[in-house]
Amino acid sequence: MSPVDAARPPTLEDVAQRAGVSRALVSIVVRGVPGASDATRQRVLEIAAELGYRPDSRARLLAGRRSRLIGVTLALNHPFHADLAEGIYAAAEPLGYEVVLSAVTGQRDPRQAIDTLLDYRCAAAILVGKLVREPWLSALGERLPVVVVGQRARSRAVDVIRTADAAGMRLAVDHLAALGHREIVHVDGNRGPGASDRRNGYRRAMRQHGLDDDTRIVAGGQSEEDGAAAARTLADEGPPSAVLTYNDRCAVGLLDVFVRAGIAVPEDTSVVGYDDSQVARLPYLRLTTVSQDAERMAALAVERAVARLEHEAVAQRELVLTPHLAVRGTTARAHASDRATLT
Amino acid sequence: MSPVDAARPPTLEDVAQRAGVSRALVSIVVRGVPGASDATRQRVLEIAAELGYRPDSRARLLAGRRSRLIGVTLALNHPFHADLAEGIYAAAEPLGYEVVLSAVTGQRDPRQAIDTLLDYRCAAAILVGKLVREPWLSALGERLPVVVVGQRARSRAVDVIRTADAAGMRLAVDHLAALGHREIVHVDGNRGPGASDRRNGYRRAMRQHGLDDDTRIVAGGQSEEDGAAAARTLADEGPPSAVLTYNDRCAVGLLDVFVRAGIAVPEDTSVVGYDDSQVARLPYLRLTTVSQDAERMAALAVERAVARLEHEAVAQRELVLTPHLAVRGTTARAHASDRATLT
DNA sequence: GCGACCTCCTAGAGCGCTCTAGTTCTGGGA
DNA sequence: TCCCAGAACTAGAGCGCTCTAGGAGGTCGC
Repeated sequence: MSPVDAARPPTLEDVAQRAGVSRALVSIVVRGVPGASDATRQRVLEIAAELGYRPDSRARLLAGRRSRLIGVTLALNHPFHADLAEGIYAAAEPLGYEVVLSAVTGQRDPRQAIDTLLDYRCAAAILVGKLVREPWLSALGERLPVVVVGQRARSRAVDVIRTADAAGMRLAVDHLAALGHREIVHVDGNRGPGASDRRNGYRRAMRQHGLDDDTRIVAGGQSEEDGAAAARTLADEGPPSAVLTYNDRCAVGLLDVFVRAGIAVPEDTSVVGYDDSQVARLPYLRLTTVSQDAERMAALAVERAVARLEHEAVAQRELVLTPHLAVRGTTARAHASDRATLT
Repeated sequence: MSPVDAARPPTLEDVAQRAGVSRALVSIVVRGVPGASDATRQRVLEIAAELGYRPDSRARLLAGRRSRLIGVTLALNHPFHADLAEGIYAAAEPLGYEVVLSAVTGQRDPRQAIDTLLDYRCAAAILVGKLVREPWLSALGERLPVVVVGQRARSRAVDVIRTADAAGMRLAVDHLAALGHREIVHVDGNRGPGASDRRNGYRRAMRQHGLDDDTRIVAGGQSEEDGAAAARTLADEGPPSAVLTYNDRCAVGLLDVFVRAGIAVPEDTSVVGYDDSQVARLPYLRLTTVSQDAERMAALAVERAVARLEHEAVAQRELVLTPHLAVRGTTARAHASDRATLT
């Protein structure tokens, strides 16, 4: 062994030799599966710790019949995705699954992100955010268990964990209407995940409140700048009584422009976001928002992926959670001029 | 083969059989190394494409003498980290290295993040953001090439790619002083990466401008909320002529509170951030900021890691880049009341 | 006293690749 | 004619693990 090799991390073999047992036994012990006496178990564990043994993921993944690896695609600049990732890590570990992240960025499209996961021979994939297009998504779903989080997916080959977006919008509109707002504008998410559901939910909720004539959708998008752009339009023509945005990032941009334009929130205009991501909870923002409960969605996504892997029966392809409203500081009673007759 | 196994992805063996050549030859072809005729090369490539063959990363990593995997630790809610990650992906691919991300979150400390990378037997690690504590950092550096990005690291066992933070602060102070500002406050980064360098750089720059008496440091931190908290303090006592924050996130929180408090930026107060992350470039913010050039830092980090892996000589352990100032919309001439005699 | 059946443990194949050490097959040069 | 260099290709070991099949040794029932 050259001095370089000397630094080679210890292997099962090393532990086995030192303990005077077979490799297989050590494997049994470190995996924590039955088949070893308590005495041996303890002794092997001690020696492993002493040598600083850590199983080689590559080898483990390669050798195992079923790989215990869950791949996740996500965007890195999206607070809601960060929340989901944290939840996925937390949920996967206790079940004995590893997690590998693959980022979708401006230069790295969803296909590349997924291909990377496939190259690791992930047992299952959880897709957050931007999805791969249709022929591919179904093909992917045929190959391995796929869970799409946070949006609908037409493909019958994949599972979906999402929030009832229409219901979420309804909660928001109910809340605003109860505060006396009539002129409630929706800054939409264009073609973003769930955007059309939210748009439709908004329309329906407005109708149910008899606010058809006040229904108004302004083009938005997924980023702060999209919210800001919409805000400029709205500010120019005199702000509406309330605004409901596609997501929190959008609300942040909108808020900023409003405040600069001298439009006080919530005094002049109420604003409601969507996602309840970390930013919404920032004490200086205190954004009222529709909460998606990222932690729960993450846990369910992992649970579902694992269920598929372990061939458990799965009742329904799609799991739709009920959102709730996190009422914070950006909504207040409407001005008398806009106040509706409360129903 | 059961129907489930039938879906098993094609292996080298499959391609080899179909092409009527040996596994080794296919390996040579797909790796693009010399040792096959052009005719065979093309034929094998065609068959591989036809079968949808993709090399198994696990096996490839396991079998190769040197693993071609670069591990990266980062935070998911940090726009600057997202920029770095994007740059790392972009730089690693052309060099034939794979990248695996490991997130540091509230529940997942840097040690866990690094352990995961180690379990994959990464050939090298690039550490962004929160670092592991000292005995471990050096130990890690002994095991494999480690590049710390964006902050100093005392350990002699690791490489460092960072920006001259003191110089960055100097640029910012120079810029503000040239605009006539005297009362320039620094909202610091507490114990964040590079925070003390920036603090010291600020102090020195102020002194050099003869502004010792105007030197003032307000406790801050790394997040928007930290900036917001500092802003509340400052707003209460009447805002200073200019504020220089630890990073962009901090500036964002500060700006928000300022604007709400009726403090116009840049009319009443100028604000300078640090990092030049995605948020700084948002058209509605147009934050003047010290630019760290994430793309270049990322490229250098990868380059350095690869150099170490390939045993190339490395001139110096630490590579310190010169920052530049991205002047945007949050800085302007000082009010007459604060204006200094221009030097 | 013998098979049945535990529990604890081991041998060895195999996961899909890379890499070293060949072997075979050309085509020149003497 | 023979030899040899170089190009093209192959055999087979080995990376560090998991897992199946099976062995050793003890206990129990009849």
